Amino acid sequence: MATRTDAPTRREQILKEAARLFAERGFHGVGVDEIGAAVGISGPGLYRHFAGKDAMLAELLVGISGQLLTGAKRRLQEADGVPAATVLDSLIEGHIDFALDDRPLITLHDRELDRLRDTDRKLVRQLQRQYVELWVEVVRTVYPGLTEPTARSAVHSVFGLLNSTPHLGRPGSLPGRAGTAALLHRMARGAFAAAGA
Amino acid sequence: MATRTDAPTRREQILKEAARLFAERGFHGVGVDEIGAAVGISGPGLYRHFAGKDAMLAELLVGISGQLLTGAKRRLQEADGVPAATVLDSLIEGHIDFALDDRPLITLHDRELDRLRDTDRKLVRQLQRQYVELWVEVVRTVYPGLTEPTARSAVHSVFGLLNSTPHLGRPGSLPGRAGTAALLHRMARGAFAAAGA
DNA sequence: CCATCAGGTTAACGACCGCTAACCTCCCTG
DNA sequence: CAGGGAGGTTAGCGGTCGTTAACCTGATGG
Repeated sequence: MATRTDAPTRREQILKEAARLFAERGFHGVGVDEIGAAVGISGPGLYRHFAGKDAMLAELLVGISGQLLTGAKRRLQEADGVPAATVLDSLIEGHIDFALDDRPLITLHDRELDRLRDTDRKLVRQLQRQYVELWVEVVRTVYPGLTEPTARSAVHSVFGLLNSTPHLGRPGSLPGRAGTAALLHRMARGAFAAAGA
Repeated sequence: MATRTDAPTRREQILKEAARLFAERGFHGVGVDEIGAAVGISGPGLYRHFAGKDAMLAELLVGISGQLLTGAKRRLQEADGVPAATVLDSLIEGHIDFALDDRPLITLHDRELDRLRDTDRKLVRQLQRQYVELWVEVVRTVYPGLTEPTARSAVHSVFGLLNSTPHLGRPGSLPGRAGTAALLHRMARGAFAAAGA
């Protein structure tokens, strides 16, 4: 967990604000002038940092998918010899952290994929598919009774459960971050267990 | 279950195609010409049936929320004296039926709410809130250990799980409709049980 | 000390989009 | 057999949006 201490670059500011706005009002519902205004510059100034509005969305979505996949691979690698159920817990924990800390990105991730150019969309889909398959393998190790299509459906459903964080009331709702994370974790485990029965 | 046998009206055709297109490409990503073309008329002909593009979305979202709430109320009413766990099963079953049979509507339901005019949005939110509160009451009866905020979070999360149907591969993926419904039902029950522990 | 360049600015263009206007054509009914 | 309304059509207006062009400015390094 190499925490950043230096100030965010302008590019990063733009991406962050664009993610928030895209998540709030949809890709087509946000104008470049608004994105510019959100970082204190106005409209066409953005073109000094990005080739266009599409490029911002592409960078966001590729970044998310890559980050999720990289984190999951790292977790699998670190867990060598530990029980598969523990590995699954680690995957769940990682996904929850992401869903709680980057809600706009989680929202974009499954909502604006179709606004991408063909080449970018294929890349994102490939990263997403790898991420899913990695989960499916672990789940099937823990619950050998599951067929592969059933396991895949179960994984997608649990993603739906974990990605519900944007609907869970604004941060500072009652259970607090730790409580929410624990609740989601329990429910995900319970859902998988029920699927495997 | 009063099954319709008569042909759909033009209004209904338009709503159905609009729902599909909105779900696929987002409200702002679809033009009125496309919606018209999808039902064989072109562009401004739609204005013989709807006041505008906004009105189509409003009617769709109000219809969805109302239908979900009405169905849930009916299920609660029919179940008098039966155990709360059975009532919860009935709610889950109803939601799954809707999620499996009207995927585009489920997608719209939590995605395009913010594109509505203030008055319509408030109405839809009120219907949604009633629906959630109804679930929360039943869930807390089955699992009395849950605080109200925790139960509400659990309900939202299970909605996320059930509403994942659009990601579950196109209809005709392997487990078939009945198998998918059964899987989702088991997982929802397992998730609630884990939340209540 | 001047050249360069990163990073802004405003003006404006072209495309698109929602919607209205004006008109046409059946079909039904008195 | 008028005639009127339901349900289409095409043309076009007004506004918005993404993008480009042209220009400006302050820091930086040889």
